[in-house]
Amino acid sequence: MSLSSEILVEAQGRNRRNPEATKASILAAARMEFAAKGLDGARVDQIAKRAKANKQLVYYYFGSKDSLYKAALDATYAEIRARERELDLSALPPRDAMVKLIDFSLNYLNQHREFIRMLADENAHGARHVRSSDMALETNSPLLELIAETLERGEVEGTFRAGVDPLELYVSIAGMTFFYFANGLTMSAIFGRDLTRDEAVSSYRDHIVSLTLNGLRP
Amino acid sequence: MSLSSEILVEAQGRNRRNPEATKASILAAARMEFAAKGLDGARVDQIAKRAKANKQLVYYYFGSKDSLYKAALDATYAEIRARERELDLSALPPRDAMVKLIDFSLNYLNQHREFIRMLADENAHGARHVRSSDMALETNSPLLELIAETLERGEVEGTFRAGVDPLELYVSIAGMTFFYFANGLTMSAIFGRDLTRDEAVSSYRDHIVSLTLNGLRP
Amino acid sequence: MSLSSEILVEAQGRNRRNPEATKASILAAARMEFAAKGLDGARVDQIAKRAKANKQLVYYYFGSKDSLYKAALDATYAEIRARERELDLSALPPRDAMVKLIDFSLNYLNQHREFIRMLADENAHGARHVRSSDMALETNSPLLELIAETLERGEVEGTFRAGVDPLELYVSIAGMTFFYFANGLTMSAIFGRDLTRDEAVSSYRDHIVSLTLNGLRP
Amino acid sequence: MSLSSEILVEAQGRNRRNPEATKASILAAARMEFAAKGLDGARVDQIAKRAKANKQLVYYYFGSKDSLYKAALDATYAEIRARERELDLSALPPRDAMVKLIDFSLNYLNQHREFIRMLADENAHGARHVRSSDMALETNSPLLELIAETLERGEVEGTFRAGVDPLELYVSIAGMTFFYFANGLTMSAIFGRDLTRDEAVSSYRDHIVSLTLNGLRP
DNA sequence: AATGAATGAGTATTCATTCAT
DNA sequence: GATGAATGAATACTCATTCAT
Repeated sequence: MSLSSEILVEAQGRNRRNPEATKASILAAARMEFAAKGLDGARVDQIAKRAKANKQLVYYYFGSKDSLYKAALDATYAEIRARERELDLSALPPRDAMVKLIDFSLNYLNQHREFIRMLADENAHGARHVRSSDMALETNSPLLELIAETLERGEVEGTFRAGVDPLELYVSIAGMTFFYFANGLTMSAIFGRDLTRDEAVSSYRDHIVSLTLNGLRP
Repeated sequence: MSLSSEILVEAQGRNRRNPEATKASILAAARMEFAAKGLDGARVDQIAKRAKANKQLVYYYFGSKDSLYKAALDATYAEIRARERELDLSALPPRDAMVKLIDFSLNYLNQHREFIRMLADENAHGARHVRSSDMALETNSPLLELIAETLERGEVEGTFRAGVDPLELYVSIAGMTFFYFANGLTMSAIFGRDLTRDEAVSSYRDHIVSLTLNGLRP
Repeated sequence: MSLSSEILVEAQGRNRRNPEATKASILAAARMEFAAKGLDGARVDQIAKRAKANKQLVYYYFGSKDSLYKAALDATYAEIRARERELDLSALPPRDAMVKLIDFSLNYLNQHREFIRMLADENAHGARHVRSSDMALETNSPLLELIAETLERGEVEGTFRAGVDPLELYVSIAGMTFFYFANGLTMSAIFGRDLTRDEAVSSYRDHIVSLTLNGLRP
Repeated sequence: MSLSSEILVEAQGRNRRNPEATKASILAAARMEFAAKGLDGARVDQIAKRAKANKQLVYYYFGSKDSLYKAALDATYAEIRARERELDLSALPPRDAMVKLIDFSLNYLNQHREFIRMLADENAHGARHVRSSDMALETNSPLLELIAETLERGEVEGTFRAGVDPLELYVSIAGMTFFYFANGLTMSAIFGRDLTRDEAVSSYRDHIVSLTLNGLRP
C-alpha cells in the first residue's frame, strides 16, 4: 500500500491501531465542535462521534474536556501564527504593506470563522485557557512586529505620522475586521442589510483600508 | 453609576407580594447571570437564588430559560438605545460630534461589560434571539442616524471627505471599541501589557479618535 | 334580565359572583379534562382555564384534585344511572326488551366516550374512588334489575332458557359493547379495518344482538 | 407460572457488565411499572431502582420513557402472540375448538393482568404507540385466523350458522373476557359480589361458553 | 366569593467522567 | 490501544397546592 493511500485511509475513516491519526482525528473533531458550539455547548459524545472514535479515547488522549479545549485552542492559534509568519512585507512600500496586513486580517477571519468563535468564546471565559497556554503566550504574534516595522518605515519615508502605537493600531485593525464577521448576523438583522455578501465585504475592506491609510497620514 | 450596580440594587431586597418588583428582580438577576456566564453557562437555579425568588417564579413570569434570555437581551438593548437617544450632537461642530460619538461608544462599553458579553453570546448563537426580538429589530439604533448626519455636516463644511458609508463607519468604530474590551483579557495576557488600566484605555481612546478624524479627512 | 338569558350567560362565559354556576362550570371542565386525559394526565391548571375560573377556586370548591376527580366520577355515574332509569321495557316482549337493552348500552357508550375513558381510568386506579363513592355504590344500576326481569319474563314465555345469571349476562353485554369502543382505535390499527365508521358499528350491533338472542334460546 | 413472576425472576439479580441482562432487566422492570401505573403514572426512577440499574442506563439503552414504553408494549404483545401461536385447534371438533379459544382468552387475561392494564392504557393514549409499532401491527393475531377456520369448519359441519364475521366474534369474546377482569374491582364494589374468586370466574366461563356456542347455532 | 402570587417536591433527561475488559 | 458499560451530579421544567389580599 502506497503512502498516499494510507493518507487517504486516515482522511476517510480513521486508521485503527494508529495512535497519532486517532489523536489528530479527535483534535480535528474537537476544533469543529468547539468552534460551532463553544466550550459549554460542545458535547464530548459528539466530538467522539465526529472523530469516529470512542468517547473513552478522548479521555485517554486528552484527559478532560477542558484540556481538549485548550489543545483545540492551541492548534487554532498555532495555525494563524503559521499563516502570519508566511507574511513577507519587506519588499513592499509601507502603504502597500499596511494594505496587505489589513487584507490578511480580513481574509483570514472571513475564511476562518471558527477562529472568531473560539476567540469570542475564550474571552467569554475570561481568557482562562489562553492564560495557561504556553503556545498562545510564548509564540508571539509576528503581526505586531510587522506593524511596528511598517509604521517605522512609513514614518521614515514620510507616509505615516509619528507616535502611532503599534499595539493600538493592531487592536484597531483586529477590531474592525473581527467585529465585522463576529457580529455580522446580528447587524444584518438589525440594520436590514446583508453584510455577509461578498460585495459587502469587499466594500467594507475598501472602507477600512482608506480609513486606516488616511488615518495614518502625518 | 454603572449598569451592573443599578441592576444590583433592583435585585436586592425584594418585596413579597409585589409582582412587578419580583419580575423586575428576576430579570435583573437574569441579566447578571447571562452576562457573566452566557446562555449556556447560566443556571436558572442561580438566577432564582440571585433574585431571592422561587425557581418556579422564573417560569411563572418568563416561561422558559430561552424566553428569559430574550427578555434580558431586550432589556439590555432597550437600555443602550435609551442612552443613545440622549445623545445630542446638533450643537457641536462635526469633528467634536464625531469625537463625542466615539467617546460614547468607548465609555458605554467600558462601563457596561455585560453588554459586550451578551452581544458576543448572542452572536455565538447565530443572532437567534435578536432575530425574533421586536425590541432589537424595530427600535433602530439612533447612532447610525447621528453618524450619517455628522458625516453630512462635515462634508458640507469640508472637514470630512465624501463617500463614506455611515454603516461602515459605524461598524469600524463599534469594532475598534468593542474588540478592545471584549478581548482585553486575552490581549493583555498575550502581549504582556495590561490594557485594562485607565491610562491604557485613555491612550487607546486618543488613538482611535485621531485615526478616525484623520481617516475621514478629505 | 329573564331567566333564559341568565342561562345563556352561564353557558357562555361564567357568571361572576354566582357560586353555583362557578362550581358547575368547574365540574363540567373537570369531567372533560379527566375524560380526555385521565386522572394522572389531567392538569388542574387546564381545568381552571376551561372553566374560565381561577385555579384557587378549584381548591375552594373541591378541596383537591382527587376529590374533584371523585366528584366528576360521581356526576358521570349519576348521568348514566339517570338514563338507565328512563328505560321502560315493561310493555315490550322479552326479546324486544333485550334488544333494547343492548341498543341502549351500545348507543350510550358510542355517544359518551368520556364514560368509557373514566371507567377505564378508574379501573386502572384499582376502583379506588368508586369504592369510596356513595353515589356509585348506593345508586344501584337499574339495568341489572331490568335484565333480571326480562330474563324471567322470557323464561316464562319460553323464549329464553333458564339458569342464566343476570349479572353475568350484564357483564357480557357490557363487555361486548364497552370493549368495542374502548379498544376501537387499537383494533382498527392492528386489523387494518376501521371499526369507528357508523356502518361498522351498526353491523357489530346486529352481531351481538343475534349472538345474545340466539345464545339465550332454550 | 404467570408472566408477572417470570418478569420478576429476570428483574432480580442482575449481572454487572452483562449488557443483555441489564437491558432485559430494565425492560422487565419497565413492564411491571407500566402495568402497575400506566404510562403517566410510571416513574423512570422507580424502573431503574426495580431493575437495580442506574437511571441513566435506562436512557442509554432505551432513549426515552416513551420508547421504553413502546418496547414494553412490544414485549407484551410478542408474548401473547407467542402463546396464541401455540394454540392448535386443528384436531378438535368446531365446538370444542371454540371452547378452547374462549378458555385461552379468559385464562390468559386472568393470569396476565398486566396485559389488560397496558391495553387499557394504550387505548387511553389513543393507540399512539401501537400505531407506530411494527411488532403490534405486523405480527398479526393468529386468533382471528383460528376463529375464521373454526367458524368455517362448524358451518360445513352444520354446528354453526353462516354469516358470522370472524372479527366481530373475536371482538365479542375479547370484550366479554377483557371486561370481566378489567372492571372486576369496580363491579365487585358496585354489585357487592366478589367477582375475583375462582368460583365466580369459573361460573362466568360457563356462561360465556354457553352464550357463545348457543349464539352460534344455526 | 374571587384572584394572582408563591412554593416544595418532584420528573424526565443530560453530561462529563470512570470502570472493566 | 481501544471499547462498551456504568455512574453521580446536575439541569430545565412541571405540578398540585397554599398564601395573602
